[in-house]
Amino acid sequence: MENDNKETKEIVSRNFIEQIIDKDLAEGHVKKVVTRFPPEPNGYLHIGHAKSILLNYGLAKEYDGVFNLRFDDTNPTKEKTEFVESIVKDVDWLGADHHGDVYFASNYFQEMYDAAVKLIKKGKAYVCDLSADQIREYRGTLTEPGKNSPYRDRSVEENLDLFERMKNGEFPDGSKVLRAKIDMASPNMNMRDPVIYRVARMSHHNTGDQWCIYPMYDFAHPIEDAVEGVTHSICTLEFEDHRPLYDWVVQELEYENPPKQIEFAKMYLTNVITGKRYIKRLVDEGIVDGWDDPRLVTIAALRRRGFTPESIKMFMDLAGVSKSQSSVDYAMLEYCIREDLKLKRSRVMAVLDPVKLVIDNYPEGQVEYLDAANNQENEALGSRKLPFCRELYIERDDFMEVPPKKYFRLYPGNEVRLMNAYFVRCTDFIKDENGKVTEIHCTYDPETKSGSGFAGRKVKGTIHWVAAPYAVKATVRLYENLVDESKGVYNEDGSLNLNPNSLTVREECYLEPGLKDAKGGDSFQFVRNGYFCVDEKDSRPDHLVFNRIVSLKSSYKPGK
RNA sequence: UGGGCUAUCGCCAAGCGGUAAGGCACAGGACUUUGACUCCUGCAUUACGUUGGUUCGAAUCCAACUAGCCCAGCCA
Repeated sequence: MENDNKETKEIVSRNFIEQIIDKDLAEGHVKKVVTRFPPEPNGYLHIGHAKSILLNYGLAKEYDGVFNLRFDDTNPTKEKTEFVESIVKDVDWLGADHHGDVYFASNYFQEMYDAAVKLIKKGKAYVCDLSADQIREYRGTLTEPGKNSPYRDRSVEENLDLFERMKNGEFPDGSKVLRAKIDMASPNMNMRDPVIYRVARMSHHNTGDQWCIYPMYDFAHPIEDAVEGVTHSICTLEFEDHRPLYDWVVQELEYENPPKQIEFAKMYLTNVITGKRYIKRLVDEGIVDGWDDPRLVTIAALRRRGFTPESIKMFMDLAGVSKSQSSVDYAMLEYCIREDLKLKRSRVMAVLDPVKLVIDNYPEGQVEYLDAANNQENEALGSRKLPFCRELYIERDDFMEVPPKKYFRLYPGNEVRLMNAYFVRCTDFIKDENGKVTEIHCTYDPETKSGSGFAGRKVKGTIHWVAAPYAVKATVRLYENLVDESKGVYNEDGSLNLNPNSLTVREECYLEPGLKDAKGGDSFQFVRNGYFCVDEKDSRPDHLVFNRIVSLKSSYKPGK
């Protein structure tokens, strides 16, 4: 009974947006939920957008409603077709089904124009000749009220005439604007007669040169939502102050089922750079290798790095939705990708920092093929054959000349298991003049073959290996977060405190022979070293490049 | 010095007047063909920004404070 209550409680727990929607549905003013993701096509999407996409899509799906993808392209100075393409790709990749449709605010320009005319006719909008500077002066400050524009009381007829002539291109850019007539003394700056249309002779990516006047966000957005029948217009916190204006617009325009704006807190992640402005700077200054550099958290970068849409969805579900400004621990994202890949990917052996291991009692020239399960927890992934011979590569840190306490791996005299193969006992090692170990010698025990059921004795350590003559050579890139938050994200001068070790490249790594056929986007668990994904951009047919998606956790602490 | 919003464990986050969910992280332990995974255990013992008040009873209601974020684009 107690368990039942607990489970019920978990299922019933709803975030604040769901609670609002539940109420709207219950009260009957909403019948079918319609949400939307409305990006401006002026750049690449990042993980913050992913939250909005998955939230809006998730809600539509949960309530058996509709999710729209709509470009908020009302300012042609910043928008490009290139960006709409990348955004559609990212939204699709995340699995947010927009039923194949892509909407554009610019397709509603005529309706918006008509809406503006309606406002003018109602005496709720006027053409203003003040310059941008003058408008700013007249607006007042945060603590002082603004004052009315001298053009505020033009007649409806004059406004209608002027606005039409604005549309017809009779006035130069910036010379006139259309303003909503609200309240210049409002404590909310957005209500002080906001500009709703400006003159700008600019070629638009969608409408070309058809228009020389463009609506402002605050006027256009509520119309876009209303036209599409959006019921819940979900945006981020900084638009909270705009809600009264949003409501004013839908009310004055007399829409029958006006959409409702709901705000939630943006997603911030620790130890990475979010924020378009900074990402752009990193790209421009060549600090990162483009907008899809795997150290970035753009959707494209996450995809290239090897994150899955499922892991990002899981992350958003775990992080939750609220109105309190917060920064989610990057470790939570790492948890999600490990959790998602754990049962989906093969566990393979790759030696990232190789040292040669010679099995002195294994016949020279002999090869045998050993069975290895691809993933012991998921039999559906099958198994593979691994060549085994006298000379192998093992991980450099899997051998120590003088082992610390609780070190279970190879050291003189110790016996370990070679994963999927035999027990080997270290007999000798060779160092070069610098004291660096160049070769380790051991003997194997044929009775201990993997899968033979040998139970004669146990070993504490198991290490991974690859057969030297058959190994595939590859490059592996290891990443750390771009920012070390313990030192503060920003320096005193406002510059970013970047982590100089955010990228480590290992040129000579040895992989199991089977991996030579891997293709861009394929990912694997490299035992002990983490999850890796074949880089689509930099891999060549004869040489693969792997990006580390995430490392594995380890409770082994060297030197303790 | 105006307005809006927020404040519950290191990080997210439930809670909506009846006596502090959950996850991540962390720390112990068991298990293990890698020290991963899995599984146990611990992790806000009048404490929910602070201080008062209302109440039999408050994280939840009221008041006053404090701190943080946002707003003065013809950007979105």
